[in-house]
Amino acid sequence: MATGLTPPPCSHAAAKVPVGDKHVGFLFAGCPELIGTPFSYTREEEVYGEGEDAEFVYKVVSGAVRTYKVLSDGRRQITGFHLPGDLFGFEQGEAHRHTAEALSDTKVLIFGRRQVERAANHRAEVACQLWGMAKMSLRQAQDHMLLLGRRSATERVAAFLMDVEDRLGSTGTFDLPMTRRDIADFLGLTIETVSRTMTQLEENGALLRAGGRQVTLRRSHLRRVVED
Amino acid sequence: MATGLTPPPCSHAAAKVPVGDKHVGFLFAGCPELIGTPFSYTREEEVYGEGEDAEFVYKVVSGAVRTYKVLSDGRRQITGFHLPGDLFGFEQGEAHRHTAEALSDTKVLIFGRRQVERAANHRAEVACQLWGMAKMSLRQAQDHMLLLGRRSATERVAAFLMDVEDRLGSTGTFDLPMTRRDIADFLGLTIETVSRTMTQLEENGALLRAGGRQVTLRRSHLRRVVED
DNA sequence: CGCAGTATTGAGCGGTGTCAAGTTAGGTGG
DNA sequence: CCACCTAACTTGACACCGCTCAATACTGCG
Repeated sequence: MATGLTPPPCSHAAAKVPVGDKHVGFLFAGCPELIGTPFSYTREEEVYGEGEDAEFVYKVVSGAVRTYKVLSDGRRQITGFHLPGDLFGFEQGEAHRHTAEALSDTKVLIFGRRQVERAANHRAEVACQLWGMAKMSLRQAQDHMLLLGRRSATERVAAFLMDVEDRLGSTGTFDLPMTRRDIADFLGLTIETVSRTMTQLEENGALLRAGGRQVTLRRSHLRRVVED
Repeated sequence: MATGLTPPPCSHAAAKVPVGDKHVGFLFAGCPELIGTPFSYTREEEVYGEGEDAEFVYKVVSGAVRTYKVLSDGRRQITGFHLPGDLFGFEQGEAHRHTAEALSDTKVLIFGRRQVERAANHRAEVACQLWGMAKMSLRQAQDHMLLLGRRSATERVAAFLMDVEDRLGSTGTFDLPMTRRDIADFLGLTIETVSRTMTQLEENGALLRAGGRQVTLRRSHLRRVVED
């Protein structure tokens, strides 16, 4: 399928990459020339820092990673959480424009950026896959802009919880892989507001909590909160 | 340069597309098989709507376009303004996930999405250019997330004004191509806050205004406002 | 000159942020 | 296994930034 003469349109090819599929060491399916090197990070360890040369790109195998930007006075915006199956570390340009850190002990596959670019230059199909992934990330970013610009704290938290559950593939009860601070810095809120909002959602019967991180979502209630 | 056997890495190729260059009808430099059809829209005219089949992609020749998302209750988030030289209309998937409208009378070049995708499938270089453009858009989106999530109204407006001036290639005095409502919906504010903030910036000597849309920026002052 | 759309200004309110205690959870050593 | 300790989380009181509602002024165009 990978080397067919008439591959499907780029967007289709990218859409077919199954979420969570590990591709046993490959960057994506049907690309055996791009084999990643396994690597591990411990909790809170930096994967790369803003301004560093973008030498590698990464695929999460287990654990979770946050990428963020900071202002000089410490205000932080997390632009994405990267869960198993996700790729991160692609940049427009030579240098990383984010910092990336492991949320918990995390295993990744590392791919040389140069190698990936070389493969993209030689094989249109690879470039199309990468294009599709970038468009996917862009779509997520645009959805998040709507959330940051126009949604209330309650809507943000509710949408976030449903999104994380979806991406973890969880059904029912699960543990949030990030702290309140991380959630707050992703949603453009403070930890206090996140905490209060979750309490309020629990009071409204939209979720159950146990032990800080563990939550059980009542999707029907939460969907009503988010509306649209 | 375009068809060399050892093209530069994708990111380089994309970075070399000069901002504002019209490429005389081409989607981008060195891609003569993708010739756009000129088309015009009048002020406030819809280019495409959310949910519509994504049949074309667009390159702005003159004028300006906004792309946005709306919630069911009317809250709107503009995710981007597209000025001469900019491309828009690429989607991850078959359907548009935004609405696009002309801010003023606008000329564009239209390219068939299928054709573009076919070209990308056949020529790695084309796909790399498209990948690079998507990464560029993603970078802008991520910067905007930081603005929406973590910056004050004053910082947002100041950063916005400098950005528009940069992109218009203006030096000194220029006319904002969009209304206060558009600015507000881009910055995640209300029109009143945008208006008040601009008044305040003028009082602080960070800019001069004339006739509603016309502004003259004092970049040194504005940079101090944004800080980082 | 008049009209309609656009922008500004003002007063008051409310949702989030800030600051400050408490409380809980989870890990470590006795 | 428990006591302790620290980090994470929750809760409360209050302040403030930006929103809402309302009135006024401007601008561009017929």
